[in-house]
Amino acid sequence: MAALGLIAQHPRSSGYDLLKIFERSLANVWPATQSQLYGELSRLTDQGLIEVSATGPRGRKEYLATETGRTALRDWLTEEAAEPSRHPLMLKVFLLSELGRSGAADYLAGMAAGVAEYLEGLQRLEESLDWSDSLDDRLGRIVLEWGKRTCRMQIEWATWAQDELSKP
Amino acid sequence: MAALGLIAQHPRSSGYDLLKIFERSLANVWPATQSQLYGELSRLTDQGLIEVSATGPRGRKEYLATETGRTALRDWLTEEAAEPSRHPLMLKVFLLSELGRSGAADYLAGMAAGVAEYLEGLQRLEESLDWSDSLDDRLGRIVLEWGKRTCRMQIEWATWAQDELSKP
DNA sequence: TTCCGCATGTAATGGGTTACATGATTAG
DNA sequence: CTAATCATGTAACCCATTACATGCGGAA
Repeated sequence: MAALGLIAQHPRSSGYDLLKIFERSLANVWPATQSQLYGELSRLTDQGLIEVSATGPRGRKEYLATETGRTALRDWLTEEAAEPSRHPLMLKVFLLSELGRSGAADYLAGMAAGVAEYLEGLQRLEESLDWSDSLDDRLGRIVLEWGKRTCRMQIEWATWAQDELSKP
Repeated sequence: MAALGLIAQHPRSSGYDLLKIFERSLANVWPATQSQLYGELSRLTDQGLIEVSATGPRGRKEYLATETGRTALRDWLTEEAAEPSRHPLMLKVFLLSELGRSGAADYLAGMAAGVAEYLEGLQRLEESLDWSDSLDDRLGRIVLEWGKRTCRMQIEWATWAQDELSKP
């Protein structure tokens, strides 16, 4: 669905193009590998959700979403509920007792530092991109803002958590 | 590692016991299925990270973490960086342009409502549990607090995002 | 004695990553 | 001519879910 959605947003992209979009825009939200992507493109084509609209040099294939594909995309967006996702970081926090009180606190401090660094990366990314006010770009900015808010929330929370741990 | 960590926290648990811990305490953070868990327990045993400490009625097997296992757990907690996780919800938001401006705004509104409901569930969960001030329980509360803060952040963000969409 | 909960496992299938493998264009 | 980039694909392996399959023990 991620691939289908990107093709709908960026018609006439090749697998290679899509891969770069994944890396640039979706790396923090939905990482995907080259191998997987090419496999998905074949499958989507077989299912009639996308089609090869043109071929270029070096075996390049450009894709378009079919009407069936767009319908499937809209259905997925509206009908299917988002599955619960896993949170590797919180799993670790949950299991920190093995490190003892001070070890757990250290971990949280390190985490806050890591998140702060990550946040800086997001801010740099935001500045480096120049956004239009197309719907696509607005949504991109909206997702990026979610990332920034998540980071800030996490930093505050980690501070609070260290405090909780140091109590009585 | 989740299974190993839980065994370290709750010695002498069976697969069945662990499964209930996954459902009660980790459902929102690290969902796991019965099939997977039993497989992992065999594998962890083979690797010498856990061991069967006793057997009970109905083929019940109780597990303990070995010293090797605890070391592996501590190493994982401290050394390995947390992998980037996927965010199915944000993927959808990123691809909402297929639904048009109003459709996207509707989606965000629905999402905020869904998250609010989820938050209520967390709050009920928090009240229903009675916490000790052991390190384990503290960490549990800390993770739950993270869940609540995440929900609140997301609700505010969704409101802000709808505003962004309705602009010029 | 019957039902519910405890308790464990396997098989089929699909999703995902890593590594391997290959080759065409183009810019310098 | 040579290196970087464009461009696609396959194979092996692991992780995960769904569904299937089985049976004991205790309480009413």
